[in-house]
Amino acid sequence: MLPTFANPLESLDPRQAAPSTAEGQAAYRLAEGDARWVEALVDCPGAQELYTYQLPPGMAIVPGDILSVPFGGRQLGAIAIRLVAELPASLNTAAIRPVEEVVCRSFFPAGYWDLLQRVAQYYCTPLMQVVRTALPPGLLGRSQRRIRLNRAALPDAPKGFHPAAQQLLDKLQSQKSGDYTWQFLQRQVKGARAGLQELLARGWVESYLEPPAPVRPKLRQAVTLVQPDGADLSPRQREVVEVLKRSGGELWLQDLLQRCQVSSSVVKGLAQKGWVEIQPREVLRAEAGGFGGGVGAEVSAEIGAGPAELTPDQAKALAALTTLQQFQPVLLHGVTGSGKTEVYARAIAPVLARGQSALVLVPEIGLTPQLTDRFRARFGEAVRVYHSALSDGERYDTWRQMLSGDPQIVIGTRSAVFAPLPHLGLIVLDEEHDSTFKQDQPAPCYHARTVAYWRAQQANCPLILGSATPALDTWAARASVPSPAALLTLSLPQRIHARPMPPIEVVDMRRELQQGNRSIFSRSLQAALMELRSQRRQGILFIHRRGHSTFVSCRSCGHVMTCPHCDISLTYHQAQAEGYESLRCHYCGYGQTHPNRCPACESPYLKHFGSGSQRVVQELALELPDLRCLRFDSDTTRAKGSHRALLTRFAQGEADLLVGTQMLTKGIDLPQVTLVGVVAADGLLHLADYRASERAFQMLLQVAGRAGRGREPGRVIVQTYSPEHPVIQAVQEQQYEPFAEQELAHRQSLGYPPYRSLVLLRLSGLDNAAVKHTADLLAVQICQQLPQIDLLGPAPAAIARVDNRYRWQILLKADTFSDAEREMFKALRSHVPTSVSLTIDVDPLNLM
DNA sequence: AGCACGCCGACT
DNA sequence: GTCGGCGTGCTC
Repeated sequence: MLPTFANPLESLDPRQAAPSTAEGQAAYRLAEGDARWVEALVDCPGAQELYTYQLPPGMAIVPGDILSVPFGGRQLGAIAIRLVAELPASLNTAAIRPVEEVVCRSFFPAGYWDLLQRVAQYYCTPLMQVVRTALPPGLLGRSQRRIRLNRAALPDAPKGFHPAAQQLLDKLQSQKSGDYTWQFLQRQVKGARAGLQELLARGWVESYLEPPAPVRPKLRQAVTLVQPDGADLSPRQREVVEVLKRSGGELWLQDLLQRCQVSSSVVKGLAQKGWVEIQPREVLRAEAGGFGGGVGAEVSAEIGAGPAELTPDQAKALAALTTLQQFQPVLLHGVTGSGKTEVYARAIAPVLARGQSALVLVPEIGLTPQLTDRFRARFGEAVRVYHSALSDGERYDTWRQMLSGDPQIVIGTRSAVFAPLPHLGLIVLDEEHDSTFKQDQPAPCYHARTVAYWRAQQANCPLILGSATPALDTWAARASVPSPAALLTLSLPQRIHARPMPPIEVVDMRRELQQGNRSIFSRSLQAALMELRSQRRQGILFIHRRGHSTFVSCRSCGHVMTCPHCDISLTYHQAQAEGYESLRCHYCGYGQTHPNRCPACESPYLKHFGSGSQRVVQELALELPDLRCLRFDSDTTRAKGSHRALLTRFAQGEADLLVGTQMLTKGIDLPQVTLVGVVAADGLLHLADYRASERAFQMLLQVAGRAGRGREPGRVIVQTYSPEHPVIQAVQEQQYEPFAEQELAHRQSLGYPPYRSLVLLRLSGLDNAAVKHTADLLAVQICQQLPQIDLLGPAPAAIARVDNRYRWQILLKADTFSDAEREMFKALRSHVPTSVSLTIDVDPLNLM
């Protein structure tokens, strides 16, 4: 079943969509003169097809405009898709309601819809869902029903007959404005509907619709000089004209008045005589602070050093990159510390000079302040940051700014791949192996790397994928023979300043135990940690888990403390100050106090196992009391900006050791770090996932890469109970290629990506039987309709219950999935009852 | 998503 | 008998 529209916005061109002159408007009206209706995509789940609305006389609408339309009892955001002169026979004119208003015009660059369409198609998602992830939030506003007290009609001591009516009254009266959203009241009061009916009947309250308040441009009066000089001007007027001329012929009215110390009547007079024009113009709100603190310079001493001389490898890579003017995917495979960022920056400079823009995608903005700082220092105002932490208004403005077409660099996370840059000259995906580029929570489950590939193709520009440890999918796509669209590989095998890679020492922890060392730190690591202090150097300690220990179990009966809402063991935490012990679920956030006795057998011997970051810090305090530690994990960096604060404190020498989890692997450049320790590599190695080896290898090599980036050489100590594991061997040798080849061969033999494709159907719901039943039903449907697809399952998910929702999944495997097959997956939704939710994850990375 | 209509169990 | 529970369906 194909969508009802083949290519909704073929003609979407901002120049056409935004006729700025009267002639443009006229030409447009002429072309679309017969259109009396507009078909729109309405922002409402369950209503994915197009809806037809009446075009009110005098309202000019162009495909791509954002509209506000009546839908049922409310007003919703919608996107104009096409104008029609004829009404489909199935609709009668009387039933058609008019468009409420045009909220926003020309919001998309040319070709943008093809991209969204492609994403929707490939990821089996309704187009509207993709639009929602791409657009700045709040733009597709919806009206809200609100209830307000009618104080004038209210008796002195109002008594409702209905208990719910009474409760509603109490709620409303408790607030000064006596006004709540209906949604809120419904959640607060049970039987709210009946209660409301009574109150409405008595006239004590009224129900009203608050129209959607979309983010709108901020307008200011701008004054433009039309005629630069002339006679018959008053002295004041002449002064104003002079100031304008000196400022390039344009100023904000407010600024102009202040500079000339005149009243607006002077400028108005000039406008009347036709010397200047006063027009309302959009002013783009400046991005909120937080990046201008200059902290980065402290974090990395090398930023301030100015454009460094390129290494021969960097120069070679750059030379290759600058010759590319067309679509070309490139893998920049550079070891940690080889200066990939410098190559990006130099590749971007000519793009800007040509008047084009560049898009730089990073895994997490908060974790890469250094890249942002560096680009800011180099390119100044042309750098724009686009990510989810911006306020709606800022996102809207940044969006507008991008549409302006001015050459700029947009640095952003996953969703910035949808940044509407009209003249894209280059896309960079830094740390391309990072799995945060894949969205797996709400649909569309897109991978920014895949979408970036399409965008680059469409913009006919190069795409640079940078990594020290490329994703195996990327590695497998390398071209043995160069061809226009095949992946070109450029490598940086050396660190900058010819700094050596740190040697990696693997410590067999079984041996340590045999030799009587029962500490979680090997003697080698202990010695290295002790040296840090005496040699005034810094180290990083990597732990796989946050919290204190991985799980708590009873020594007497073996009972394991588990989350009551999820099938997962609870993690032990200890609040440092009070020594308050708690157990927390890392999936749903559930927390409880640590029981004194085993809930199963009453034994007092409840013990925690494994070592989380919290426990490691405690152990360190016991064993090496002189060492100053900072904990860096999602427990300690939850607050906004605390990543940066912690890193700054560390960089300023407040601590000798940074103890942390995954976050430490992501592009932190701390030149003074000489030692990297991995407490237990084993937690990474034994995950039940076809990508476990790849992930473990990448993570270990990335942390190892944090050592020895400065003048002092580094060293890495990896502790493990399975030193013979192939991943550990490969990490020790620090050779990406042999590992990749071996792992790819393995994948090929098992029929896993990138050799075959996967689609994961994730089902969940409160009623286990209903979820399982639905899963079985879908499996049967697929087997019957698409027998050529390999189907695994249905099976309970690795964690069968999260937040009280039971989870089942079906894994589909095929060489490739056709468009027809994808449509069929989409259609499966009709077999899913409302009590069960289905997520279609195309190319899943997380099979848990 | 809301807000309809429409069908079954505990009250006057 | 009715009120009020919430399960299914539609919104141009």
